[in-house]
Amino acid sequence: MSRPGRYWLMKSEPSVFSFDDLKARPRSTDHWDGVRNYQARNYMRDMKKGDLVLFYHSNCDTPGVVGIAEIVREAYPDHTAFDPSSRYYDPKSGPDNPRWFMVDVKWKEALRRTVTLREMRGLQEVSGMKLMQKGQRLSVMPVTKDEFETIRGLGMAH
DNA sequence: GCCAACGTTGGC
DNA sequence: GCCAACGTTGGC
Repeated sequence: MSRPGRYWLMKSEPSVFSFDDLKARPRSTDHWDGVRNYQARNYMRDMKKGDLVLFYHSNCDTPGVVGIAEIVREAYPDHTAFDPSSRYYDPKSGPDNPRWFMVDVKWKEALRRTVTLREMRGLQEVSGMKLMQKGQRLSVMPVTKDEFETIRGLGMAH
């Protein structure tokens, strides 16, 4: 049973893992590990192959959306939770009862310019996004098709 | 089940 | 570096 493609926004700190870093990976694909928030996890479990992602740079000089990525593998256990030497280790998650999940994300398209958080706050079409809500800290969140296309359009315009 | 303490996120 | 907002933890 297929469903229409959905749209998401995923945050990453560029000093840790940037959109360019994703592009540089083999097949421009990497697993999105380290999510340790239940709501974000639940969103990741809703992701389907082919869903598109706004790649957002957070905690940096110019926070904003820098590119588009695509979900290429649906949720599977996040093995970093099983590894005591990982910063994402969670002793309550084991291979027999995984608590945390990840997806595989593929670099798809760079925006011609960053669509900044500041700019989005002033735009009625996208100002309702969860991203804009005060105190909202989710690193993975759904966006509507309209929001996705508005932001992509801005980033691709001259 | 309450809630204070703590750690984290992330814009500024 | 600051700090507001939030989620989680754990004592009781």
